Amino acid sequence: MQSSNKSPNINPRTAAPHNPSTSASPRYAFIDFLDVGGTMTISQEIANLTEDSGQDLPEENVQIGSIQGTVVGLRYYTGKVSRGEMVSLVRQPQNPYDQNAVMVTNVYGSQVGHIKKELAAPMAYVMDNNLARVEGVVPCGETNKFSMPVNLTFWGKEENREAVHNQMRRHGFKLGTGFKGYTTQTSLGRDLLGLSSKMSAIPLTVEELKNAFDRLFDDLMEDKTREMEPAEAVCTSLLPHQKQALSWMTSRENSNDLPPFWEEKSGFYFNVLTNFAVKERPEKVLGGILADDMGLGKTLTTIALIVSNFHNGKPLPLEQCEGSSSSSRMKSTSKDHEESYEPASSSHLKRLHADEEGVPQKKAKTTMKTAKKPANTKKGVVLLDDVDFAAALECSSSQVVPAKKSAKKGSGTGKVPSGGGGGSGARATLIVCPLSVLSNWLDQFEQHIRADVTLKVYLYYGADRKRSVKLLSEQDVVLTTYNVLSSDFGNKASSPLHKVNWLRVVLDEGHVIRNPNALQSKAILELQSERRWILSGTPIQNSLKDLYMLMSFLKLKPFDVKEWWNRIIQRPVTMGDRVGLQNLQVLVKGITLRRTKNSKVAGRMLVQLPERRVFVQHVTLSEEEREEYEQVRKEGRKIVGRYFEEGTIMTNYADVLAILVRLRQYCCHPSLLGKYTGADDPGTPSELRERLINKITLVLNSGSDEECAICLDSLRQPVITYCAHVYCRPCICEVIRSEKEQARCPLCRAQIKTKELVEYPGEEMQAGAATGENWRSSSKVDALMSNLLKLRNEDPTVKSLVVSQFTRFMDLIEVPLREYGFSFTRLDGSMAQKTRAKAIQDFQDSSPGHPTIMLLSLKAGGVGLNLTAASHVFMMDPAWNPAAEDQCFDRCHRLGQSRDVVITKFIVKDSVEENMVKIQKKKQELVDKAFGVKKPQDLKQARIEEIRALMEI
DNA sequence: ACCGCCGGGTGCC
DNA sequence: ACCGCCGGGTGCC
Repeated sequence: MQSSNKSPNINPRTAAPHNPSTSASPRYAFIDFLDVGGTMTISQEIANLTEDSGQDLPEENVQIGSIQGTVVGLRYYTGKVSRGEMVSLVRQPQNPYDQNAVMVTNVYGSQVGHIKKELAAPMAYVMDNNLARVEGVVPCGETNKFSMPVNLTFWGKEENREAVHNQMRRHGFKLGTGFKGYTTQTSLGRDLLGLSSKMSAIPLTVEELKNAFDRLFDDLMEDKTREMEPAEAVCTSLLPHQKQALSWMTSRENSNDLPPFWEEKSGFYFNVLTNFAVKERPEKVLGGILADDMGLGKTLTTIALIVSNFHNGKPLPLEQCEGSSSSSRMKSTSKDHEESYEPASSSHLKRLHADEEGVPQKKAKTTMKTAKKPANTKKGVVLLDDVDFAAALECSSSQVVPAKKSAKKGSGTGKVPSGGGGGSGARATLIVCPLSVLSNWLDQFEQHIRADVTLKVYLYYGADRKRSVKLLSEQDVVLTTYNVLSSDFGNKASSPLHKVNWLRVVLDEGHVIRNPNALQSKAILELQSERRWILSGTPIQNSLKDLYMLMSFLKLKPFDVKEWWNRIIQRPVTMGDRVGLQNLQVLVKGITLRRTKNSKVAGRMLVQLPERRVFVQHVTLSEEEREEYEQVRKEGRKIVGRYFEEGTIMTNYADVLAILVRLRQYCCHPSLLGKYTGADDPGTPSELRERLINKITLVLNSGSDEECAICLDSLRQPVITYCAHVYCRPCICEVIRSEKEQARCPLCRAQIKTKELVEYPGEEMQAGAATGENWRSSSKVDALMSNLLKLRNEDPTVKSLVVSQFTRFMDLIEVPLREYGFSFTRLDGSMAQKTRAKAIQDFQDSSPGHPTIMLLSLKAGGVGLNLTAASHVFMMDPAWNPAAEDQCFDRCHRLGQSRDVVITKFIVKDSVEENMVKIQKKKQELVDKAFGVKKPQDLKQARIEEIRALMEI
């Protein structure tokens, strides 16, 4: 991966400046360990108890002590462990015989026994009060039917060391300093009997770790250079690197290899990391991570995979319209005579709102570019490739099934037998993607699948989506969004997507499931599928933690359970353990393919992108503007200066942001200035409420990409506290719930209550800027217009993106665009999927009469957004985060771009914008040099320094 | 469990 | 013998 903007959250202890004024830890243990009700299965209990209980913070990774204990009751349980194997200790407060019970399970979650009750008593206290986590390794496996020793190691915060030791001592147990060999993981299973000292001998330095981490996803293409031609149904010719990806993906899907870290040894299957041995072959992991850089054609490759590898490298059996190589048509699912329902302009892709009877509905084409060729209405249907189809059917290529008969199977594709691929008759591929790329997928299917082939693609989206499991199972492809999936999953009324046995599930932009607590992540994990793929340009965004969910999705045992991931990979790596890192590298390498734009195939560049040049155009404010700007700046400085003096900059953070936003807005256009509400007395409750709504709106629209200080993730369901700090609603509610009446704001320690949280009312609250008669221009708008006019003069076919963080600025720009007769379109976050897709399509169409300018809001659309029709970008206002700008440029500077890309950034001279550029540079240097700091208080501290620089205080 | 523990049977050497 | 000793029954939490 590119070593830029990644800031892995590794060992901040060594890097983080500590700020005493904000040292209150905003991290809370959310799981009430005693509150496990009713009858739970073992796996549920494990899941609950290992769920994000904060154990992955380095501070909590101190070894507190070790002791040998006894596992008893072996004869009552089926779970087996062997010599050197890791076990999990799980509290069982509901146990009717002993509420202190601690059960012992093996890596696969099967119960092995219990900890002897005398030891369980103090352990239960330690575990329940979260004083330490306890991990076990069985030193010699079972030697008799009744009990065996277990080496227990306590891990936790340094500050809890005393408490843990005391508690154990009170019960007559003295914690020692460790065991030979089993305190950390064994080195690839070869270090079973001590001798482990050399592993921990020289921990990796932060620098080494960072480098290793950055390179984790680099060069994952050795031995992955075999090429494979796609099935005939794909009409686009694949680039060499795409054929390689297709070959690799196909082999991953058809692989009979053991998953990473499993070995076969004298009739047993043996996991070299956990020392787990089983008789049964561990389940295959069919799939992996395609982590190519954006623009290398992950979508096309995936489409090729879908039609090319049904089973064992045989293509998906598809129907072909006779003698209609170029015309498009749609075939009904079961009844040929109903083809007369077809609208003449429909495409060959059967999709959208096909109902249970297979009658396509008239409005089937909502988001699609309609195929302009006349529909072919011939009835005859033959198979694209009878031989391959027969092979898929019978697993014996000698027998050719008559075409007519096979065509009948259209409605009963579920019956297609496994064909030796180990399949269960599953046919359909489910693609889950962010809304922003939904239409891109549809376009790409349209574009890359031969027009005379019937690929059944169903868009499972919209209020009238069909929930028939049968219908969904019979598709070739079902396309849906993370939102639809999780809302189906959340509404208890049985999600049809979770009832289908998928052949393949593909997660586009798969890194979005990185938060394991999010509903959408849970929904994803519940999907049934034979093969699983993650497509992602940025498989790791912030830290190793992100990878855990990916392993969990791929069902890569035992890493799909948090405790094992933490013990075997995450903790060793974050602590600088070389073996841990090596294991991580092996793991990633085995399941990932990643190429970047700079990767080389046989010494040649993978893709040759046109040049990309960035110009900064300095804008001078007019005298009048300058005067007004200085006015606003002076006021702002006065206020912010006062906060600094009073030391209240933290509590007034939202106000400061508001002032900055005002300045930035002013640089763009005087009319953008919103009403400013100061930090005076709260006044009446409704006044306070209004003020808070104002503040949260400003914070969220400030473009500063605020994060929730609790989950460190982007804000979801943002709410603002009375002390004016913004969090995710679920996060802050959890804090309040766990702290009860004493709940305090994690950032400023003010008292908080659930009913005092104020919601973000949404975008549409702001007053519209003056776009009517009293419209006036600004220096920046003038600069833009003169650029656009000049461009149009030189080459009227050139298309441009005009990017801003302020949608109201975009409103203002619309006025002169119209005045000068520019044809333009617009894309911002508030647009519905339909209009959004239309805007993109309109803009990408280069035939005359289509827009040449797109007004684009900086963060609209995801990474997948493809705007290659544009070759010029006008960045109207600088962003806090240079990576956000880069990502925006990449929307047109990507595969498919044929012209050199010119980027113009407008920066107002002697203004907050110039200071922002300086900060951008500094940030970039920081990111390049070492770890970015991710602790919330440090983030805030950094922001305060930024404010100082921005306001020149 | 080739243990520990319990409780009934038993009782000089 | 209100003991000791023996040997069978028994056994996670």
